[in-house]
Amino acid sequence: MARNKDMNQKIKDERREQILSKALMFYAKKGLSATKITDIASALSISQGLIYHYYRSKEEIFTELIGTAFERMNEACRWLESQPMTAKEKIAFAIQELLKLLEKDEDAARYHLLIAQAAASEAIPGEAKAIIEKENTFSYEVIARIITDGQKDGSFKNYDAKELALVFWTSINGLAIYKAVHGEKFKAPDAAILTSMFFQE
Amino acid sequence: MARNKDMNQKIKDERREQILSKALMFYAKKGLSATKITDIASALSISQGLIYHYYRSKEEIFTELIGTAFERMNEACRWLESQPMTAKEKIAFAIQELLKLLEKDEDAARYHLLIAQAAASEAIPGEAKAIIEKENTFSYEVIARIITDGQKDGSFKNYDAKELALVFWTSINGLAIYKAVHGEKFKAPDAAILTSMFFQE
DNA sequence: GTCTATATCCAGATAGAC
DNA sequence: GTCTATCTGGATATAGAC
Repeated sequence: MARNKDMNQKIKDERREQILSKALMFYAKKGLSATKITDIASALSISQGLIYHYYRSKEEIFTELIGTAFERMNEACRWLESQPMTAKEKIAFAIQELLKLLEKDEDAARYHLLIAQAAASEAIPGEAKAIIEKENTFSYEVIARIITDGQKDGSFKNYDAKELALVFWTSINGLAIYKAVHGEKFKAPDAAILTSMFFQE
Repeated sequence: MARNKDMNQKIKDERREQILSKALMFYAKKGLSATKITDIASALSISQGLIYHYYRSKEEIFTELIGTAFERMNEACRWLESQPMTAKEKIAFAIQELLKLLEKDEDAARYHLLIAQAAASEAIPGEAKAIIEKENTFSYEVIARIITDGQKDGSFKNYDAKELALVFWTSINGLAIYKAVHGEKFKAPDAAILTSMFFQE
């Protein structure tokens, strides 16, 4: 009995995962409003009606993905900030890891794109907008704080820390979008190019 | 008689302009597939049917905008390359101008966003895709050439010129997207932050 | 849990009157 | 040139069978 229940639960969880994963792919590729429920269903070789067994609407799927995207991103930021590294090491590490992620982790690039897209577009569900409004500043603040630290110890250039944080993230986002376009062919640029915006020579 | 003809032509041209302009706004804001013909029509206080007097479809409007976007961009690139400046001056000038444009010229930022969007999305008309495929490399090549020149005279850092050009444009695109989100509140970062990726100290 | 209808709705596009 | 119908298609979402 319990056996069956567990099995069913597992199947259910797996389906949700599959749906989320495929939806992420399509949203990143075509945007929310251009992806049809059918796209997701047929890519999974399941009936279109079945999607509605798991989610109320494609907006709900989108919102869940946005939530996950920020969870991961903010968790990574918290982790980074708490590491026993110098400011310079933190930023160097972050850029290196982000570039590596963009190059090798398809989903990571997609999540980035999703956030960029969602933030840029007004055609997204209100709930998702709310998440973005609430969460989107955190990663900027973390980077700005690290930069400020680095300026205190003289290892960073003395431009406005907020502007530097802005350029930090918009550069990464720009690359994420480029990657989304060119897919496999994308090769991340040398991390040193980006770090040279921040570090004192 | 000729008078009337001219008048009519003028009205027609003006309408086309209005439609293009509003369409650009909505496409930048919500993307192609999420903007409805009704959005454009009602923003112009004209009937929805009238749009079809001027354009076959919203895809056609989109494609025309993409064409214009590249025309302007490539024209600017050609102009830049032909100027009697050093490589360093050219890049410094380009970054300065682009940032100024992003900050002050709403339409310029929108055109940027449109290209980024169109390039990133598979949900765009085939004709527009073709334009992008054909035109999108030009601006990258121009910047790469200028950078190569600058490396020869020792004023530029010696990273791979193609990678530098990539970072050049993706950084600008990232900022354009950020601007699209935050609208009026956006203040462009100090141009020197970006130039420091390219110039030898 | 999954599928096959089916209902509903909305946006794209057309036709014809003014 | 512009508007008001209207047609049409496609996509969302639901209902009911297996």
